[in-house]
Amino acid sequence: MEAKRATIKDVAEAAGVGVATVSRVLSGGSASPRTRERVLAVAAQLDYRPSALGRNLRQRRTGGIGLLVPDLTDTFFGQLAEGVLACARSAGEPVVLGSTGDDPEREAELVGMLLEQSVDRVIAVPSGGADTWTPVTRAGMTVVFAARLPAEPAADDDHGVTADLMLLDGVAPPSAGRAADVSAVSAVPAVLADDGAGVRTAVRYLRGLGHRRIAFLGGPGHDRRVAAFREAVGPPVDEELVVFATGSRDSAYAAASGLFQSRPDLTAVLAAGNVLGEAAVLAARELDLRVPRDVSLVMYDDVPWAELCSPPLTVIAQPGRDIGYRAAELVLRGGRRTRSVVLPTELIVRGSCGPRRQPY
Amino acid sequence: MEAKRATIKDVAEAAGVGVATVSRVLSGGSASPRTRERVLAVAAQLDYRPSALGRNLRQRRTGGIGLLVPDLTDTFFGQLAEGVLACARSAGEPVVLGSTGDDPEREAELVGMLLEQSVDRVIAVPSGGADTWTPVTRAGMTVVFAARLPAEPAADDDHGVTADLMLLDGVAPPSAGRAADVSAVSAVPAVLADDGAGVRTAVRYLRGLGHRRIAFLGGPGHDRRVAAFREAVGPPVDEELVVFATGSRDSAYAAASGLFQSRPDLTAVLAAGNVLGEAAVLAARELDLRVPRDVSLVMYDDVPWAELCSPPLTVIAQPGRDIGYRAAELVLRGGRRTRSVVLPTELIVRGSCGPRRQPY
DNA sequence: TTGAAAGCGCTAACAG
DNA sequence: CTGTTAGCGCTTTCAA
Repeated sequence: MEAKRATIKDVAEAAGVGVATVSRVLSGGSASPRTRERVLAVAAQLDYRPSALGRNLRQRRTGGIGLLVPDLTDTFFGQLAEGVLACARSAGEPVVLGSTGDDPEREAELVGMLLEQSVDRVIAVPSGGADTWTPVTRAGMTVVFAARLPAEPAADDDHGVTADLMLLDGVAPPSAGRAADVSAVSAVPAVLADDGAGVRTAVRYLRGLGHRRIAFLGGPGHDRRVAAFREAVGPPVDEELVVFATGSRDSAYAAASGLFQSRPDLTAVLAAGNVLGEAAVLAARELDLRVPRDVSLVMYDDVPWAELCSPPLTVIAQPGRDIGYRAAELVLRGGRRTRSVVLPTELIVRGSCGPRRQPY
Repeated sequence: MEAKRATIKDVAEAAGVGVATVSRVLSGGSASPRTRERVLAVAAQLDYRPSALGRNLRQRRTGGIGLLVPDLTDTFFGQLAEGVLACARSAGEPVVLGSTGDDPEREAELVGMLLEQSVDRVIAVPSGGADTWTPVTRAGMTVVFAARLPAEPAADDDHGVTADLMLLDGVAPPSAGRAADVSAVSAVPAVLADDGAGVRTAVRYLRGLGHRRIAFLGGPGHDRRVAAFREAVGPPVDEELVVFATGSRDSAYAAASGLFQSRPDLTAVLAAGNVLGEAAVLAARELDLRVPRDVSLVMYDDVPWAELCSPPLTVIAQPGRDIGYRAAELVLRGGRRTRSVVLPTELIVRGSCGPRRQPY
């Protein structure tokens, strides 16, 4: 039964025409009505499907688009992936998926795999920095960053805010006197949420409730968020209140728990991602801290379960699905003329924040 | 800068050897140390990467493995996908992803796309039934089902239980007097959780707490679970207490809400998936039903947020990641000699179930 | 309007 | 041990 798939040659023979004609007919070229009809009939009858392998090889074109995310277990990236998939499907493009685990090395390895597959358009939630991505774009790949930008090498002064403001205009920050490789990466188009505004709004909201000791709980790729946080609360910034986890749930929990224990005087936490928010809720409960009575909590990402918590979590919503969809549009357009896009965030107030109770 | 990638020919020329030699060296064939060294050096220097397109075309082999899931926004499928990805990566195989939205038509379309890409091995959480999948396997694709089996055409009497019991032995049910196409599909290997045992344990647990009016809240692909449920509670089965949603969150919410309203006498609910569990929690809260005081809740899938709810949700845990990983192993082994695998579930008792309070 | 033929990058015979 | 050659399935000149 193992019927091997019909090739264009089979169709040609069965229809009594040349392979070129079949190719033309199937790609909408010119052909006499009679021939066209016959070819179409035979093709359908044989259940013929042109091989993408053959076609791509011949046209030295890519097959499909690559998608690199840190972790599909994180609902936000699931949403993002759904967006990409939706757009790709309507464009008839296959999507090759890779999960980086926020590990730059693994990311690089996956990029290599995509290259090997002749996938030369990729949407990435980047883990690696310029050193990973500059070579990639230089190798001729069309890349679009989603939800994040590659980490910039630490700078002396804080440029984070500047970059953020410029991005608000829908333009990637120019390579203002930076190293060449950094400029190459910042020329890559990206689809981002307006992290700066989101964080600022959240911090302002918390301050409005009287909070002064606000902690930031971040993870990989949250540097734009932490930069905005620093700007919004400081200076001076209480550096002990800014902690980072590595991306795993364990690490997030450890960071949250450590934070609460080392600084019992904090009254509010901004968790920079839903996995971190999860950890914060868990750690708070474990330490018998009541939300929002003892500690107020704002979480980045409006995942479905945010509403299920008690109290329901106040969140900064970012449009994961849209980010993915737009990124796919950009990468499919492909031209150099694509500019970055910044999508709005929204503070959704639910029940996890309250007025400061503790006196300082 | 748009350097096109080096081909095997480039390497051959630069190394002063024939293309065949390069091919051999790179695929570990025999070659003199001197030649091998030079080829390797040149290849590295040119950053040569063999094109999977060329190779696959030549070997009329597949490129990678396909993965079809209903919805990446559902954490369980995210876990499953991570498992597949992990295995595929260690095997060096790319994964082409498709999201079916639990729509058999879309699923069929995606299968067609995979076929076109010459992806002839696929892992699917199936939405369509035998009519979708029989042609696929007959077309020579190696498919492994994950987490679900294709829906069987409704039978007069209830065979669900039988099938389930046989699967417990690690064997797909034989085509005992069924239509030919059904038998073709049941010959396909699958990696499943032991849904029957999971549901039975949960029902037994609820009954032990005194519950008699237990509802089942299901979605697409939960027919094995509902069959086990029917067996565990009945007969007679109160059919009004068995409701199904279509897969969207809205539909799940509507189903849950409708259930609670139409049957205020129910005292416990078994949600057959995490999206349904989410809906049940939401609907209960909306209707001012307290969990577990007014209604006890058991949810299928141990997603991270289950612990965050108040009270934390009692769940039937199934190993999503393992299911994906094992499925990938099976599909990579590929031989006909692969048998189905059933992984254990575990009832994790947390706080969402209590003794029946209401008198009947 | 159509067909023949030349490859795309690669591997597998088959000679040397 | 190594090079030459013949395609894999397809598109695309180039003639007819």
